[in-house]
Amino acid sequence: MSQQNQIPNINTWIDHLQDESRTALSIDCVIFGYDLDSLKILLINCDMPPHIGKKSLIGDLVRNNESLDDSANRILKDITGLENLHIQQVKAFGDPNRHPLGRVITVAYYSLIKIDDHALIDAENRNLQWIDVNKISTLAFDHLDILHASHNLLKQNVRKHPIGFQLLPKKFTLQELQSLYETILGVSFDKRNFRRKLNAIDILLDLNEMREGLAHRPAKLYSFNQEAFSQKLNKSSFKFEI
Amino acid sequence: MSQQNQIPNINTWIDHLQDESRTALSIDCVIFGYDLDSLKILLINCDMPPHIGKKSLIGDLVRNNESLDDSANRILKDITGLENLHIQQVKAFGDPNRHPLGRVITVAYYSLIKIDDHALIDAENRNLQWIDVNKISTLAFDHLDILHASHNLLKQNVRKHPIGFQLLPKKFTLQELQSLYETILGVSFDKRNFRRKLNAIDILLDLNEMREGLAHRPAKLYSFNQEAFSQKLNKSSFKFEI
DNA sequence: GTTCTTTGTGTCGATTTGACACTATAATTT
DNA sequence: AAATTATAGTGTCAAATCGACACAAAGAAC
Repeated sequence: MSQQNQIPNINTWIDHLQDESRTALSIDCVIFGYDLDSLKILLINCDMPPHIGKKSLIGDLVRNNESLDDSANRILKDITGLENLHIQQVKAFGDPNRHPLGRVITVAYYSLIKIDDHALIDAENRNLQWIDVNKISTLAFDHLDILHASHNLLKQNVRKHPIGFQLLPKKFTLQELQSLYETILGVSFDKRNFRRKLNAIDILLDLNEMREGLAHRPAKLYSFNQEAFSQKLNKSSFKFEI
Repeated sequence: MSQQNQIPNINTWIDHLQDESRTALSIDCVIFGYDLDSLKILLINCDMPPHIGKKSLIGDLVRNNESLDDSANRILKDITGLENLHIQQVKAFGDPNRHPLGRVITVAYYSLIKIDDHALIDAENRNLQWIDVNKISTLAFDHLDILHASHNLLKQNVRKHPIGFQLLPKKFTLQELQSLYETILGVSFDKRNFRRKLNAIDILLDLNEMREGLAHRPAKLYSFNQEAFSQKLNKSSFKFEI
């Protein structure tokens, strides 16, 4: 019985896949960087009415035959010069009125990078720049919603996975690490308790070097011990959580 | 300068929004229900080659002018008769080869319902039925991936939000509640420690009733105290976490 | 050598966690 | 009616974790 019912259904799909019921699809990327006690993201000038003059996230239309992940990296390369970033999908945004030119669904991604490690190429000449997350109060389209959703997901993930280290130089002090977590999470930690926790997790490598040249006692430098972390991951008792 | 660069960019968009670079977009819903110690989801027969004979999630194409959330609820109503569910977006799936008829992006949603509270209407005569999550090893398309991502998100959310109660009858025993968490999370809890935790959270209403008629000591019945929970939410010290 | 600034460190009490065993209650069986 | 069976309900202890808290050490600047 159902076999016969199914044929019109397929034809309906084939029709729809070729007609106007298709939808424009874009990707928008929130690229987080960290610098001197502030969390920043990459923004460009929006070139689309009625949002001209506002800033927007790094985004463009998805092409046929590229996966969403591939598309995000292609768009990032095209607009910023950044290549092969480790990206994280956030979610899809699909309000019918979110885009002035018509129905455009967008899929949001975020990534974390060390600002100093990546040269930017403003290939489209759109005033590509780093802006402090806390100084952003308006953005084009629904990009402020996208930013908030991405930042919230980042907050969750940064506490459970050792991704914060991606935002610091390879060698960093414990104060710098604490500052990073405080900035991203918007909370403050007790210095001794923070160090106690990091010491317990035991995935930092003491480099026996100092951050020197400052007018006070020099701080010890550490690096993230990826190897130790990977080994600990196998043990079910191990949990990374800040 | 950039003002002039921008005009071709807009025209490119306008072109693309109307040509073949648009993409088919669908929604797929994972509807979780819980019944007698097993977590189940709603599945229907897949009616599309080459996946005919397999089961699939509840899904269809998104229409113009409906938001993603609205679309999910419209599709659920059309295929299952379920209306106005509280739905949660999971993420978008966009592998170019995920669908046999061509490029179709899908956005996954999940929802939780009490099986007994909702009559199903198999409107498309597609053998709509509840299937035990642990007995599902193949599904059409990439629906197994979607199921796993949805189940993982459910695991996270069920521990942090009081949504598990949606899967139990209004009156339930502590053993039933424990069993629910054990089934969804795939872990087991110590009975006394579990009760101690629920007692500390203090959001259950002791109904002074018993689950009677069984050949052993009867268990006390509780219900979720939504009002107490809402009030506690205001206090920053309160945290729901199983 | 005095001052300034930031680093680095330990303890105590409170809270939370995991592990663990026996009695209470009702239905059923004999 | 007594014994059996099955599940409900309960408390303690030791270990681990958590939050709060203050001062000496190190180097640069003056």
